[in-house]
Amino acid sequence: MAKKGQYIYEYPHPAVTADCVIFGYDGKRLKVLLVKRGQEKEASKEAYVGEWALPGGFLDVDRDKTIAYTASRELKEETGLQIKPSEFKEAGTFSEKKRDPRERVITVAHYALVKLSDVQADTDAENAEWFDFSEVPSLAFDHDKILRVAFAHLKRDIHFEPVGFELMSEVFTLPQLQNLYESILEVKFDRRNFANKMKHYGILDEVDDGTPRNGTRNPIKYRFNKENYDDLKRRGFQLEF
Amino acid sequence: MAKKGQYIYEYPHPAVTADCVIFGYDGKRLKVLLVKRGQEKEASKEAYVGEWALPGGFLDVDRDKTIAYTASRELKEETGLQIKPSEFKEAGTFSEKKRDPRERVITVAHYALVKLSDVQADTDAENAEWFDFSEVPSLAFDHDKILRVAFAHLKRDIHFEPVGFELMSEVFTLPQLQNLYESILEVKFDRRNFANKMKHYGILDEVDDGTPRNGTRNPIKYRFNKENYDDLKRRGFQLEF
DNA sequence: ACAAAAGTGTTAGGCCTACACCCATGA
DNA sequence: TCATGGGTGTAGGCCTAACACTTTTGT
Repeated sequence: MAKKGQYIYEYPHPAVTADCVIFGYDGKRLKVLLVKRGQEKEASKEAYVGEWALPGGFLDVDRDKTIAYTASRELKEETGLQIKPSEFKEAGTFSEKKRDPRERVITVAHYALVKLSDVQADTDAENAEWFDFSEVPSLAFDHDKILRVAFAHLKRDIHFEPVGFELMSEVFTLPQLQNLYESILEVKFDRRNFANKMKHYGILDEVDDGTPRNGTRNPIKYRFNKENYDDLKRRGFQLEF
Repeated sequence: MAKKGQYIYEYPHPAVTADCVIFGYDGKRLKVLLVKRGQEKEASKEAYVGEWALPGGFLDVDRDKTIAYTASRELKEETGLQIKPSEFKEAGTFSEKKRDPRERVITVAHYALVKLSDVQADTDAENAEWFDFSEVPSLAFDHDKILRVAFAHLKRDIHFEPVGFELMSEVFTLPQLQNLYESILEVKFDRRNFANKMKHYGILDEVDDGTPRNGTRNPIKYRFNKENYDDLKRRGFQLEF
């Protein structure tokens, strides 16, 4: 963080923050990472103490190359989770005058998708907690709104991008993948049609992990085929659901 | 604009601007509205004098309710064009450290679509000029990049939204509409297929303006049917092209 | 033994694509 | 008269959507 002192401008300037909506998926439910406010040492952050909020914090004007760096840095500081600036997408800017009671603060909402299986251990359980998306409590500031907007972005992205790649664990089952799509799009699909379509795209490789394919109970495991996916994407395609 | 004076903060704050990408369509080509820099009276805006740029300017911390208000206000000031804050969409935040040589300036890129026929008269020709999208000169700051990103958003929006509604003049012909889609999506369509599909959606009403439908030369005129479109949208649909 | 989870294939209908000819106007 | 622009319909193929039964395991 920049040194505390006296910074003087000819015109008023707003403070700028980055907030992070981190989506994960545990094979059953869509999750979001939240932090409890008030644990920070910095005295300037005394608003909404004790409430749940999105991870995030102030742009360091001298050090953060872009606002995405702010998002990355603050996420790491507050939750222990490391996400590269380039892995964030923007969900929009929130700039209502009174959204922060202390001063005019404009926030740039970022979102990212992580494999919960990879990161759960990294997450600093002290301050941070994964919530079911459908059971998120009321949040500090206008973070409820930010969360809704980020989710809407996710819902739109899924038509164009392999959202599964980023959210599913390395190896997964078709029912899990279907459940993820259903969670995000808030609809139900026919099991057979979903399987047909997914297999048709040619982006799933069957994984033989030795567990007996005894009859039909316990699902076949798959892995994404990144090459085929990239191929498809280059030729311009759209996941139809 | 806020009064000039001394504004003191404990930590450095960036300046925040809104920039506007205004798309129009003249029935033949996609257009963008640009301003020539250096005409402003404000001394603080001395960078890139004489170059073309996107309209835009600084957030007025005390008066602008949201950053979209900044976009609306600055657009009006610089080009005479009046667009409501709610009619802007965001294309992203641009925050590279050196994107403005004067100080750290973060800009929120906004874009909007206008009926060129409606607004051409309003546009203040002194400072502002409509350019063919394909012939935009090199722009000040990182505005080239902002323009590309805004266009990419437009290209994506067109799959979900009646971009035509906003860009076409009240009454238009099918070839004009097709040309618009081709300009934005950068592809060519079969004339018959395009017409079939559009008519199928039921969002076009034929307009009988009295000009004789003599044989086939001079095209049939249409108008969008907003009710049918809203209906479709409510039920959730996707324009397939 | 019953409920829950998962695997599998076919058919009908709708949508997309490709394609050719005619007419009128303006040069 | 020739080039240009615009209007129009159909057939084949592909993709989508709808649909039922069997197996296994856990309770």
